[in-house]
Amino acid sequence: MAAVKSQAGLGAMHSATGRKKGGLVRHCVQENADVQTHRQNSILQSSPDHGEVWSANSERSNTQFFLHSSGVLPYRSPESVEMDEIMAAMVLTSLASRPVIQSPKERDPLSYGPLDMECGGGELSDSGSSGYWSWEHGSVSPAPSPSITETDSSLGQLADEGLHMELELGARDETETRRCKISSRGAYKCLWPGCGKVLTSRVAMKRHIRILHLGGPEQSHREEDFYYTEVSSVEEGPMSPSPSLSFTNGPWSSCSSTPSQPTSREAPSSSSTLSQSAPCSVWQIHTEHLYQACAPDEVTISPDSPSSCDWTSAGLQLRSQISMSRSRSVSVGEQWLQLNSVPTRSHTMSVSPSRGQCSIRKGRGEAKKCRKVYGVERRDQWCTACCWKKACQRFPD
DNA sequence: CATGCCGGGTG
DNA sequence: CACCCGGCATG
Repeated sequence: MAAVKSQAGLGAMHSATGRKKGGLVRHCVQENADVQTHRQNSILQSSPDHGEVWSANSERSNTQFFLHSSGVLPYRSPESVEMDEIMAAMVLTSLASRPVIQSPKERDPLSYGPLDMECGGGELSDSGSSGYWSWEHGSVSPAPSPSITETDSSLGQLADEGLHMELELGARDETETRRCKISSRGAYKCLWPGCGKVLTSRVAMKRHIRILHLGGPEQSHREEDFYYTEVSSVEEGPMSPSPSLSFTNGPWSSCSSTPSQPTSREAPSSSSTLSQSAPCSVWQIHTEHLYQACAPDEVTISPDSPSSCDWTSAGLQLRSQISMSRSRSVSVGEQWLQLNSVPTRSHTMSVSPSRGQCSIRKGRGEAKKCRKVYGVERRDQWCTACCWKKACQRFPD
């Protein structure tokens, strides 16, 4: 792998030697110089007098560091390279990451910020101890395209990107792909009351909830799904709500405080009613836990518990506001939602658009129907649904 | 028992 | 689709 990298680096260097002052070319040169000095380093270590060279270079390593980062000096001392490796190794070990193939010498010390974010997105949060990185951090580069954000981040990262574009390393691609996936998929936010922790790994979030909130790893491995939600990468932190930035909303409190905030994902036909009655996070929770809403062990429907049926129907109503036969359900559901604007167990929000498991009849509504209003003798004045023994359309619950 | 309406049948 | 009705659940 190192040989491939060196070859590619030298090839890129050849193509860039004629124009050292350019913007992107400069970074290529810089990175190639990095590779070159690495080769020098390996050569020097095999030579008997490498100690003198190191001592001679050591006192100006700081200056070289600065010059190198500004792209002026086209080579680095072996010690700085070693420092890179040490620091990268420290970061990697501290992150306790899974064995991601990633050469530390590709990294410049200036790019540790993005490195932190990347690894935190992957596995740092897995430790559960220091996995929190707020969206203030994420808002620096929340875009799915890493090249754009890294352009803004640092020169070193840019060099990294340039190298990546030139080398097409397999492992590097894997890392980049993972980063893209992470940054595009967003993070996972703990919905436990008063927690609001944002982690970037589903496994980490489950572990966090299981250990910190559910009382130990021996707890159910399914229950923690209810206590977190996937949030979009454009979401802001819990401390700085700015609803205009995101359509997947932040904490429940901010949602309930601005209930009629227009969002771009609401169904156009029913947005007014929905946005005023339902907590906004229903949307993201729905998208997160939709897969388990119909699971037989998650939503247990017994024939004598119409409330569970109301729940699933309420979710359906929140999405499409079918105002005919299910409107009774939506009223119940909305009442519950309003009473539980600060949820303690968000799994009650797990909804299913499917009616397959929800064929149990609801309780009789309070509203008088056509039969009661007009009587059987004036059946011709009933609504057609009542005439057909269907759910009344004229007096829906 | 009255009522509401689901599910299914028919044209 | 519209229309109708058996049958069930509920109060």
